[in-house]
Amino acid sequence: MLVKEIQEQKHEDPRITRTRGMLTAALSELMREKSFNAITVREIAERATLNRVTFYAHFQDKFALLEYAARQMIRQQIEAQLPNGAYSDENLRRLVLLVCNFVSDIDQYCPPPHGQLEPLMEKKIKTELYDVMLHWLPTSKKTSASREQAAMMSAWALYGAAKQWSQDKAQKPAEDFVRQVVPLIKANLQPFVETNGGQTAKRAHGGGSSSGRFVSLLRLQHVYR
Amino acid sequence: MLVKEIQEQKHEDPRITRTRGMLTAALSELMREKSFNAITVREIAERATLNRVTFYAHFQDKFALLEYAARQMIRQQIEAQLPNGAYSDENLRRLVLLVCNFVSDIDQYCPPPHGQLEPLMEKKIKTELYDVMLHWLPTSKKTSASREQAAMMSAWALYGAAKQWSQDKAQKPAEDFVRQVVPLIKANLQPFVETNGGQTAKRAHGGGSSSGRFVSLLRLQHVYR
DNA sequence: CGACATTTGTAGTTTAAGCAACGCTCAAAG
DNA sequence: CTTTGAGCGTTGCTTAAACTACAAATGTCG
Repeated sequence: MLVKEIQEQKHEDPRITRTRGMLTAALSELMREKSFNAITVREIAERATLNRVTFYAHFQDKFALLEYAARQMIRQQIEAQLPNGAYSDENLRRLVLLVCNFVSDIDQYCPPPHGQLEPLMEKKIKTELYDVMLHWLPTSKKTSASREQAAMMSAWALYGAAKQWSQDKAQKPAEDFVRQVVPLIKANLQPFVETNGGQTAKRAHGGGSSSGRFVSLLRLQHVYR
Repeated sequence: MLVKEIQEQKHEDPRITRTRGMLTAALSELMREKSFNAITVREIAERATLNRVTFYAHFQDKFALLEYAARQMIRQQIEAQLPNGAYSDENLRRLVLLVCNFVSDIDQYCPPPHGQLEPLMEKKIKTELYDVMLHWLPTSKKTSASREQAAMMSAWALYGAAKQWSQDKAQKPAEDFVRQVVPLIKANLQPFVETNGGQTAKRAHGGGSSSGRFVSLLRLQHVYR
């Protein structure tokens, strides 16, 4: 039976969580080795030590998995890097850096051709960014109509900037780029958000560059611990 | 039903392989964090994202798991480090080094008290060493009676040496120690084995020290790939 | 000592994952 | 052109793993 449709909300059974985690991990491994187009369902299942049929019990096809995987990866990164959901200058800085690394990793490590890959990833990333930023903006102030718009604009702007930076050959250090972009994004959020100067947070443990991005997903199953 | 007893030989179902792999991985993770005594079955199962009941479907208790895990770890190391099963001076050298690192890791990283841990590990290691060395010795030459004896003596000697080296405070570099021990072991095997001077093998990819020993088990499930 | 919490094993039932096998499409090789 | 093979998507049946729940053992503290 179609497991997915029945539950959809509650991931009750740990087997489901685990299986999806392994599929995501397998896909991200493979995406470093070959073009997404060239990856088959059989390969994914094999790499995940799962039966091919099990794959279809969870996802319609490899694109559905990619969507799911992308969302998980982004969320996992966001959750790991941003100490709390609230806005702070520091969190904005981290978010920009995170997106930069993410986009850059895709460009660097995923062998072309990126047929449907790029637009799909782009959409997912922007969706998540929108979500985060919407949470940053309080409902109370101003006309609540433009709240969504501000979040949307900021999300697109951020992604666009990161994309451009990633493709730029003369890539300046990410840190520099971030310092340059943050104020521009902040301008979009300005009217809504209290400009608390950053809460002198301690270093995020994840640290510098894009280190364990995909690989980190292998541990994703442990969330329910 | 008792899965284990029915199969015992053929690990047909990948779920079995995977589950045991995850349990081993979980145990080796935990053994770095706390004393083996202090580890509970519940913890192991949780860390492995498995139900506690599933644990008991595979192992009687945590000691049974430890035995299984130890064997797997050692075999995995041996298989990874020794290019082929046959004897060569180079393989002997690697085997000694391997045992040194293994024993040393246990002493270093596994928090005491080592109640039943040490003798159990010792037994398992020696058993595997005996197996390897027995394969090295041809059946044909001399009286085949003493073949087993030679293997046994060599295994014990090797383990003893490694253990002593590991506990020695003024630990000399492993490489030096290996060079010192190899001839002594070789003397035991001498009568049986052709002294081929080492086949100028390329570096083992595993490389230097005890790097990914326990952690490497996380990938153990992929064997059947 | 007794009360309380945790761990340990062991049922019975439900559910997800494995497997073999099928028909389908499509593209490369004969 | 036909044949072969690879991948896709689906089906029915089997089996391993999840869940609930319980009884016994083992701590652990006042």
